[in-house]
Amino acid sequence: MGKADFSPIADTTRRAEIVALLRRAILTGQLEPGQKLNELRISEQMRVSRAPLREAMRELVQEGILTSIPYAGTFVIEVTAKDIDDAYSFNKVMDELAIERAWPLRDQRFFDELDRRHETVKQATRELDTTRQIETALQLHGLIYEWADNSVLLETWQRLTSRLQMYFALHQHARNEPVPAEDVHETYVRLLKGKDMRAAQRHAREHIDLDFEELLSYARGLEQRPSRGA
Amino acid sequence: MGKADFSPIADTTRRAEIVALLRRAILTGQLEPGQKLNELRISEQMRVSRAPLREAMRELVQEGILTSIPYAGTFVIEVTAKDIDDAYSFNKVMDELAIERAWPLRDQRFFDELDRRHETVKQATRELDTTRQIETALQLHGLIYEWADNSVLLETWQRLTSRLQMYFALHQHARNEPVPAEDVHETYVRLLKGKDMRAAQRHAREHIDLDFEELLSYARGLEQRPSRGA
DNA sequence: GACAAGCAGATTGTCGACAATCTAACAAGA
DNA sequence: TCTTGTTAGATTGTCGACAATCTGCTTGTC
Repeated sequence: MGKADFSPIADTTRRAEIVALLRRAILTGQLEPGQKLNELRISEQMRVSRAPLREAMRELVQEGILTSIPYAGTFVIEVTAKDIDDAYSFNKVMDELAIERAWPLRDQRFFDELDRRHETVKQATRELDTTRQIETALQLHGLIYEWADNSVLLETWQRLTSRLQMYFALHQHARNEPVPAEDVHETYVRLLKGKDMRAAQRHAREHIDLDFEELLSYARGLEQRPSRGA
Repeated sequence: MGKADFSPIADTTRRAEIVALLRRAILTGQLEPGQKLNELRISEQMRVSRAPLREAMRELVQEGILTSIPYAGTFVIEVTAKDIDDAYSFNKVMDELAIERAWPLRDQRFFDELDRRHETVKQATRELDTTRQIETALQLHGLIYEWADNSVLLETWQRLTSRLQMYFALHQHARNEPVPAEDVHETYVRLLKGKDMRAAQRHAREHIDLDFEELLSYARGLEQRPSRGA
């Protein structure tokens, strides 16, 4: 028999595409925190009726990047310093767990995929595409979750990822600096290939702390001034 | 000034009520795993149009207790032994984390609330209301998450709770036994009031293991026979 | 001028109908 | 007999219109 190895075909509902569009707009900062999403306006822009748009928005509300108040509207979530703190604090523990679980399951395919994703990050860095740089960096870190062989852990990570990406994008957007040219993930990848699990866990914790401090201080600055909803 | 302490007004959209109804039906086992949800039939039964019903279903899909295949239908998630294993394995680590974070924040209000919830579980046990017994037991365990002062941790727990409740309900439903009369949460509550955090963490881990083994072996049995979708 | 009542205007929530897609049964042909 | 093409029915996805609710302004009264 033939050995064709097909992957599932793409979702072809408007809803799915709307979800992707909205998510992208939020995670890249096109839609700012606190901003209201006007259903009529968006549906006209997308040339879609409100039904699939509203269903898409419901999904993103559950995903945690939108919030909805009945008869008032649906808004991009606000970002407080505490939210960021909570997310990172939680992420640290999860990272340790994921590394622990994935560690004995590492194989050649793992190392290959690790290199591949690392390369993708470097590519995005060279191209100065900050949005994509954030996205690919998170995908690189996501590998240990995919390898940890625990569906709940993976799912939790994926939920968290949305928000982390939003936080980072917000940060990048604000400081508007050129992207760091050096390769900050070099050590991380090397340790994941090595033999010392504790060291890898320690680094994951500290490595994350690095950008975190900066991001957090930025967020604390935001707390002072009022948010501007459109 | 007055000290009135109002709680938020209830959501008054059909959508919210439908979500509650469907969630309840799933978590109590009225809707079985794998079963398909026919939109037209349900909307007629609830005397509601399909629009709010579909929005409600989208929410539950994101909540992780329904799964949707475009143009095919929306189904109650299947429950595999691995799912249960993953959920518990994850839950164990989270419990330790939650206890660690909540520990220094315990105060009189915490202890009072702990007793109150414990009492509620015992009440449900006396009344032989198995569904409510599961629900209240999970609420008892949820207190440490509410006290841990980390929104992401709490949110993750709440998501997980839905599935845990479903798993337990499935189990109870299947063995159809009278509920255990003894108070299995006695030690848990006592340790949370004590001074030895490690002991509390250890117990949480082992205590959960108890029912878990039984649940898991039941689920393994399910794997053999095909699931019946309606 | 301060304040409450009431009236547009805009926006969200819900409905019923139509379009797109899937499923299963049946017929035709190799 | 097995495979393939067709078709009818059921179900999901999408649309445009109506109802319910909120917001801000205006108006009238003190």
